[in-house]
Amino acid sequence: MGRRIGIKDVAIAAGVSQTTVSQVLGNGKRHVRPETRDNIARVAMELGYRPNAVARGLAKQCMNTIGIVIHHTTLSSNTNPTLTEILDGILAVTTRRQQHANIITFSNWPDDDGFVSSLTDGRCDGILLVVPPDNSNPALRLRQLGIPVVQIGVNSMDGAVSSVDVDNVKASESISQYLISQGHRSIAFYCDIPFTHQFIDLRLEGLKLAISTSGENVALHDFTYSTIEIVIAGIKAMEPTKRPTAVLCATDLCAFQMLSAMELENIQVPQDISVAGFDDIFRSRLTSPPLTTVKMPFACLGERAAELLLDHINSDSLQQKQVLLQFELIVRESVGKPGNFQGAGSLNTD
Amino acid sequence: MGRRIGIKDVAIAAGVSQTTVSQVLGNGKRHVRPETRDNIARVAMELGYRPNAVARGLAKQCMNTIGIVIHHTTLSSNTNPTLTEILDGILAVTTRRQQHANIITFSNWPDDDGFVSSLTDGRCDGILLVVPPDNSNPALRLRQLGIPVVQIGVNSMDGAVSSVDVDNVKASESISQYLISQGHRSIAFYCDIPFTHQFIDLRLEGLKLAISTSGENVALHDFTYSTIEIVIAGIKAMEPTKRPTAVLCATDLCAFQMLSAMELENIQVPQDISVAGFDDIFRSRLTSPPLTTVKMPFACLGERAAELLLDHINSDSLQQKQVLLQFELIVRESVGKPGNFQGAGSLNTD
DNA sequence: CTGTTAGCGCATTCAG
DNA sequence: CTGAATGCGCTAACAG
Repeated sequence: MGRRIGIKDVAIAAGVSQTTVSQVLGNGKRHVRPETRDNIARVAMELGYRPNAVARGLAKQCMNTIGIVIHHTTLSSNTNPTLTEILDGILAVTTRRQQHANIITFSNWPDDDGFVSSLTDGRCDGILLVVPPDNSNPALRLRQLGIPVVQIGVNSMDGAVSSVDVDNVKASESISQYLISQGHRSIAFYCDIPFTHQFIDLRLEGLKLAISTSGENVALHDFTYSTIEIVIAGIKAMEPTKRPTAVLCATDLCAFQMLSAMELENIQVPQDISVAGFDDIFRSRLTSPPLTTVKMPFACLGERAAELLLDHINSDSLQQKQVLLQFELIVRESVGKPGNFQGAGSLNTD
Repeated sequence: MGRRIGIKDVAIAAGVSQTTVSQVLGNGKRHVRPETRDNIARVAMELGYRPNAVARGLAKQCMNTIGIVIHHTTLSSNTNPTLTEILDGILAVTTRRQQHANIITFSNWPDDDGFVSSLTDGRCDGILLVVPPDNSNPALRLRQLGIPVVQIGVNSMDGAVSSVDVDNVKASESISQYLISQGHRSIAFYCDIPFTHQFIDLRLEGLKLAISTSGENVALHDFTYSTIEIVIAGIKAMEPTKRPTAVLCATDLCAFQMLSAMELENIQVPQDISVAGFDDIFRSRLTSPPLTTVKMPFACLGERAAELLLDHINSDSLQQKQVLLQFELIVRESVGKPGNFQGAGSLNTD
């Protein structure tokens, strides 16, 4: 088969110049006589002309594409449905606004120049960073190179790079206050995520804040970046009267780990110990008992971020924005009032 | 800030020609003196040169990108985790083979030329069709235009377009035989998916095949493309002794619908009626009772399809391939032996 | 209203 | 081992 039909072929066949064809087929703003216009459209159709987006992109310096950077190992739906929901929100917007979405995954977030280069190689007009970890966030470097960037799930404190997030401190304060209001005076914070993420620190901070402003004497046991085994062992090692009566978990997935461990240890939730999480992923209403948690608007995060990014791309204003979306406390059965577990629980039996 | 640094700037600064720079920086196969090479690399680094993938793509007619076409409304993890798993498999491969992934979503699968054009506009070197519906599958048209295509979740009977799938007839035959072996002699097939998908037909076909080869007298009640209400009403309307003792659902998600309906109707599963599904998504082991189903290797489907597509892109051979992957019967508690539900069940009480 | 000319940034013939 | 010239397919500034 011959060469692919280009704008030039159409121009020759229609007896006009390339420019005219370009203007007609590429919704240019030039005034073209209706009959010429129709003729070109007809000829293009007959010849089976299909425009080349790469050539157009090179000429216009714009590909109508955004890049979505996601940590690959956390995409898997079983592992982490939150990212899928965010992705869903993003895609809803790109689909609606006729933009293409380039998914860029990495096993680890490389902080090197090769990574940054690949994000600024012209394919993408802007970059969406989905829950980037603290320690290797290319956001700032990308901004310095002049490419529009929006972070999702990160609260850009210094305001240097646009971000869309939930106020994790407030969210954590909210559920922590609920725990305290239920009578808990010894609370553990648990997190088994091996990466350093801002939201983990913020959620711990919210718990601390709730404690300090409660006026009550509440003990806090910090098990951040621990394995479930360490937490169990740690609790067992405590003096029974000092053991936590509630565990606030950094995410629902962590909470599931905790619920499973409790079941293995024959500890009743919430009679013996209360468990709470963050995110309100679908599974959280299916656990037994159903999980008390904070609902995060993941799809909205994705949508707002995508909208914001497209605005940045179109306006090219350097004004960065920090967007905070609403969370919602979801009260279910995994949190109760502290029972008489302390000092009598099955933790002593082995 | 000035113009973006190009290969030309590097060439001038290094005192060599553009060609040489192109060869050095674009891993060309030309022999270049090591010192020249080093010098160019150093200068490029100093100038902060970042290659332009679009320009390269235009020149090489290859973007190192594959397009992934997915029905958007079915991507959502809660709605349908299967697609996420497939996507996961695809991304594992693209990441490993240094390819970019362009997600192309549509609210509906448009069958028009605009859609096909957008898939062949040069951005993507090949297209992956993720579970395309029967009635508007652009696969053939894309092949005719000469672009590499692989379908996932479709068994390309005529062999015109490469595909990766599970043998749905065999899979269905397998679980159907299990149902029959448990003693079921009246089986319903249920499906609430509003789209016409090949796998639905094939799964129904597998059930029919299992029945006809069983040598037993098994009644089949077909509720394809029905709502759950219609099914329940339909069963209620049957003569009690003829009611199905087992329902084979087209997907696990359909099975969940069925389980919920059964619960509402106070029908015990599996004592009164057995329920089985297809897919073995994560939630299937969490239902009560846990669901008997057929495990589909979604991630593998994605991986194999991506590998196959990349092979097609690289070899450019026109030889299309049909790949079938292994399924696995997963026996859990939602299927039992037929009880004495017929004629005495709570269906009669209202 | 339309055509001519000159790039967009890089890869690849050909010559040396 | 290296350079000059041409083109990928399309858009845009400049002339009519």
